[in-house]
Amino acid sequence: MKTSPAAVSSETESPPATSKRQAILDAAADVFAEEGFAAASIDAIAARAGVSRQTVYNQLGDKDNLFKVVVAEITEKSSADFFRVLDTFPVAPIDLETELTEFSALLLRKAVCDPNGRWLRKLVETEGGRFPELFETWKEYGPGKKYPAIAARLAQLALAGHLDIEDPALAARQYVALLATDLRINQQIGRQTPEEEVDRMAREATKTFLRAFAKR
Amino acid sequence: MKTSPAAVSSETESPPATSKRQAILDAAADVFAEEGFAAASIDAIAARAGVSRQTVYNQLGDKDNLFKVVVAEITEKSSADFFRVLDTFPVAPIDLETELTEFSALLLRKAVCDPNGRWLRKLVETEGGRFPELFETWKEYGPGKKYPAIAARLAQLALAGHLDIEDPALAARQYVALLATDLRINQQIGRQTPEEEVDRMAREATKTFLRAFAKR
Amino acid sequence: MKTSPAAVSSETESPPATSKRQAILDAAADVFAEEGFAAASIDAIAARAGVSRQTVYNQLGDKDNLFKVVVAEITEKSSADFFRVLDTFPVAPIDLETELTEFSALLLRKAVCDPNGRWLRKLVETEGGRFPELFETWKEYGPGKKYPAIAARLAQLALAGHLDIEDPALAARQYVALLATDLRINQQIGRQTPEEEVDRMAREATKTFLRAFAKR
Amino acid sequence: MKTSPAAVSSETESPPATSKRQAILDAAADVFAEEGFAAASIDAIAARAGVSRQTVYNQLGDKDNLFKVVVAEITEKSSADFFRVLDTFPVAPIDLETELTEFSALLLRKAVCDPNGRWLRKLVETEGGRFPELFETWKEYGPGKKYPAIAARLAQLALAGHLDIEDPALAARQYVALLATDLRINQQIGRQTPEEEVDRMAREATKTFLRAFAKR
DNA sequence: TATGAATGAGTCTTCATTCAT
DNA sequence: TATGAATGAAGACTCATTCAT
Repeated sequence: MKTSPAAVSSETESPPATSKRQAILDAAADVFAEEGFAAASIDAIAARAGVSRQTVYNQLGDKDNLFKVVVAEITEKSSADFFRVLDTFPVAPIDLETELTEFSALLLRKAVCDPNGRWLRKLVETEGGRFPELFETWKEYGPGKKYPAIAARLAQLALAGHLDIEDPALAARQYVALLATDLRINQQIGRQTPEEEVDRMAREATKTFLRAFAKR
Repeated sequence: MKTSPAAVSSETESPPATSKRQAILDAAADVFAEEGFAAASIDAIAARAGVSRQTVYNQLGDKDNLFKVVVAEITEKSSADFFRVLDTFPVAPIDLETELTEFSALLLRKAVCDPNGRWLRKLVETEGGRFPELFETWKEYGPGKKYPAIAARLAQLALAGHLDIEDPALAARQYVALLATDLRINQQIGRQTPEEEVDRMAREATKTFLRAFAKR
Repeated sequence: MKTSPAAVSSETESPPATSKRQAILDAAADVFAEEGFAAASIDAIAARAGVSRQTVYNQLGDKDNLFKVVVAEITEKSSADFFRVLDTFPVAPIDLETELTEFSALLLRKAVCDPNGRWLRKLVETEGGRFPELFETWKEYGPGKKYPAIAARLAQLALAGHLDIEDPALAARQYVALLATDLRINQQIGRQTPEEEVDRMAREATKTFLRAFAKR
Repeated sequence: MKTSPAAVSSETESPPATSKRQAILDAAADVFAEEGFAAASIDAIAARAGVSRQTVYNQLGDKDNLFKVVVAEITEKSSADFFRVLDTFPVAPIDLETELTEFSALLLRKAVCDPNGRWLRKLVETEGGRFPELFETWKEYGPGKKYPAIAARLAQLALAGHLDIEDPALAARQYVALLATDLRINQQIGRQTPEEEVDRMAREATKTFLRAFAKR
């Protein structure tokens, strides 16, 4: 019933095995996100994946392990997305505000808005206590790598004379905070963020950030 | 630290009734916060409150209702805390940066750090789907009242010539975002925020905010 | 809220004790009738009686005993009602059909329609297995005494030449069956029997009975 | 005695599925009949059916639904039984009393004595309040169809000059009442009706009925 | 591999009953 | 005597997990 990504790319070799596994992971990500770990039932996941309960066990073991694999997968995907976006950071800008705004919008769209990433954060917060190792992986791949990477880019801009920054790490954290401001509020009040607002958010955040840190 | 209503009014009459109910609510708040709604067991709540399971049911009905009452109570308390702090906002500052930093620290401590408020936010996010009415109450009393209230104070400062703000509502959102920056990151990586860091956070957030919005 | 029979007769001496006990019994009769034994809760009975749960236990012991007392009381009352009506049986009738119809109507009204008696029958049927002794009492005071009593009256009428009956016991059973016909059907389809229909039922039953057994 | 649908169609394929469901329904009918709705436990039903509790839930959902299905099934079966017997009604009798007695005995045996039907009536009475829709179905298929059907047969006999009946509907009700007389009394006093007595009951009821309604 | 069934544990909820006040 | 609380035992229902087919 579902458009399996595996079915598109490959032809005959082990499509069932792979695609089933992926279907389960996708379904599990959804259900965990919607229900939380405790309230998510294996049956619901199996049903949404269109496979039998037993297949879930065969492919991914018990609930704890399934959860771990799901989180690991999303962590990885989310991290890859982030670094792909980061490559577009305007290290040598002509028009800093315009270019940084564009980058910000891309970052918001691909790395912050991303449902996967959002649910991941929530899940890790909620279930962090139950899965400490997971927590560690996530911390390492999430905040542990992303903030320093941004800080490095900002430092580069400062060195190049575009910004006036004393503490790049702090500036990076504040930059992200400003970016995510309205996204977070929307999430808190249960409101979907419409695609069109993302550009405004990027513009406003960048503007304020540059008012604070642009070299005058 | 807790203002017990019974302690105010009398000595001997009916302290158990009231205090039991309150003990249950406190215990429930803790357990819900730690475990989430689905994983929180009534038995655990009763045990932590030092009462019998039956007393929980007698006093507060079923799990759904218990949850609603807990959230309503925390919402109220948290809102009251916020507005008490808001009264100390430096509307006519002599030294804006110092006074706003002080206010920021107080706000962080009483209204943002506040465990009650934090868990409340998380719970409402996680269980919002299951309790839509709750969601509404929270939105109304939470973001719906707090951001406008801060925006109004910032607008006052702008009018008085201290700030250069075009959109007070946006500024308010960004101010809070900057304030909560490190708090949120700490929460995400499961790190307790030590008391001593709060002042630094307030200072850094205020500094950046003023770099962006102070009248030059 | 309820018109307590005890309150009518006496003034001050031990009205609480007696009336409370009676209130409990009345309430219990209602609740048992409506809910059945298993589904009837002591709390519901106590609440309906307007007394505390403990008082129920003090006055009437545990649930089993309460049930027994209720049934015994209704058995007795119902039996008394029946025999009071039986005294009006037309042993020496002038116009047999008219007089027997009148008696039948009275019997229907006082002894068959009587809610107490009806619920009693149902309860005894339903819970008979759980309370064999009760069953015995009821059998003895109910069918065990009533049918023979009616049979005796019918035999008297036969002896006096009004009826042509070979087996008075059988005739008694059939007489009651004919009387209760529509009442039972109404009960089965959950329809209240309106007061006005009772006379028609008595007339029809008596007519058929006499068509079968009247001396020609 | 039980017509198992599986037994008709095949030998090996999928007998478990169907037979398990049926086993549960049979067991549930028994337990509900013996204990009433409230006191019947799912575990008891599962145990008597020789299946696990979970299988009960898988096959038939919760207790309410299980009850509804059981009642619906018995209603249907009981109705079918009745109309099968009704086909043997002596519409053109040579010896009316003999033939009607035979029919009466058959009706008693198959349709009135039938444990299924009896328990059904009791259950519907007792739990009618909790399941109003059930009540309606039962009324429609039970009294709503059976009495008219009998009335029609009696009217036919009257037309053919065998009976002297003014109100066939009333006569039908009285006929059934006479038939069930002793059965009901036995049930009330908790006495099993021995097979041998059924003929006597049929004979006595028919005799009285004909004494009242036979054309002289 | 998929399916139905089984198992055993666990949670929510209600109840009867008893104690202390 | 009445009240609130406590206890212990069900019982409904769900779930994770495993077996057999």
